[in-house]
Amino acid sequence: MSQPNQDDRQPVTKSQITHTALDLLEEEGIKKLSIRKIADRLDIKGASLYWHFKNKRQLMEFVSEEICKKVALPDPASDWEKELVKLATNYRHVLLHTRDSAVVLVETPPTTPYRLELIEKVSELFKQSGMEKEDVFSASWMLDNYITSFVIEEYRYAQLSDEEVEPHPSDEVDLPFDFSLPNMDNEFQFGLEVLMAGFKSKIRNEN
Amino acid sequence: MSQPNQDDRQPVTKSQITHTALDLLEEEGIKKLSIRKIADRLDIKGASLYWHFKNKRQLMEFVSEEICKKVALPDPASDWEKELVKLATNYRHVLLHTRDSAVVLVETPPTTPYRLELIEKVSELFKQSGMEKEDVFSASWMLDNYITSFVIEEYRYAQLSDEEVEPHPSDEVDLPFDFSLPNMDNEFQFGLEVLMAGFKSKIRNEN
DNA sequence: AGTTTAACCTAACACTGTTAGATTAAACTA
DNA sequence: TAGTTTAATCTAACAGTGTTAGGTTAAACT
Repeated sequence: MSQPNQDDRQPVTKSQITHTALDLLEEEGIKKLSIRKIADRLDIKGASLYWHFKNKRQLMEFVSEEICKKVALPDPASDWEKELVKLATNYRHVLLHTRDSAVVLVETPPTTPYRLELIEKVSELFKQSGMEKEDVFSASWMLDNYITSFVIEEYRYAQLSDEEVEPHPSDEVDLPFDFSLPNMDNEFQFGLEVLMAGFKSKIRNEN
Repeated sequence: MSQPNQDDRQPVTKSQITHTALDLLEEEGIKKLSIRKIADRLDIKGASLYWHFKNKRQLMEFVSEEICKKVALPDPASDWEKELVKLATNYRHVLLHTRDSAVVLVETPPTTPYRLELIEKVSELFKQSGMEKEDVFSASWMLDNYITSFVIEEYRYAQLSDEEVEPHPSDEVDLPFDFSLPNMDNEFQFGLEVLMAGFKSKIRNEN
């Protein structure tokens, strides 16, 4: 009714497309996020998006960048351990807030500026800890990996409660612990503590 | 030429379909693994697979089981730490051997018997370590998560060397370390050591 | 006034997972 | 042996998917 009539509208921007994709991701999840649906919401046709992005993957790289921008950069002057724990917690909350964002991040290589800056800042914290130079990359990578893969599993767990999961028909194995939903905050905390303790052991031991 | 003629052939089995899917996965990767291609190789039509499996996801659960069967069960009588390290190393090699198998595992919930047994055996090792009962699940989950997500990233790294990865056009960030291919064996070893050190710290501290 | 180019369009290609309903042949049952 | 059931496959179609080629429009530049 009160939308812009027919042909008097502005051309869409990369940024608009990216944010529309992000909205749609939030609303319907990654499996239902298609080029045509993104275009629909922008009142253009799917093929037109290929003028702005060379393919869907590239669009998703921009979406990843937008997700990462919500993660606050750590303070390199503050205590490295506290700062890493704070960052990890914040990172997880950001990923939890936008549906399937962790999957998007994993499927997309870190090539965009803010995302790279985040990596840089994390590794600076590790440097500050006195860790061996060649271990800094490994540790940064490992921490990033822990967070994203944790949140992906966290989402999967939430979905498992919805769908009924029928156990395998043939020989049953009784589970070594109850599979009823664990407290994810505690799980994350446990893993984080394990990692930090492990990192600290690396600082002392080598050399 | 010497294939069975027209209609004198045996009905296919779940196991045949599963192994065909596994072969195809190995040859072309997960993105090109489609119901129709699996059926093609079995000389039947795609729709027929839906008599054997209720959907693709269920078929992939069987494929996951087959992959996991290649991982040797640990010896619960042996030293828990050595046994966990051995299992992790073996696990990784199995995942590396079959293309994209780590992705299949992550996309598929552990419902099949051997896979569950593997989880059980791992958590028995953690129990043997003297770890708190409620941490055994967390630790087992974390270790499994580390291995699969590591191999997924390992594959991505390998692919990045093939495709040329153009850096983002706008403001460049100079990388905090050289992005040239790290030695993945070393990376994995580093992470494993961090994890084991972290786990051991959990045993002492929480008493 | 003529040309270029940014930004869209339509139409199509070659796929995808999945379902409904028909068909064949072998196995049971009367 | 005749009739029925059921396992295993088929064809045809639906409703999507990412992507490309090539045409159109309107604004900007020469």
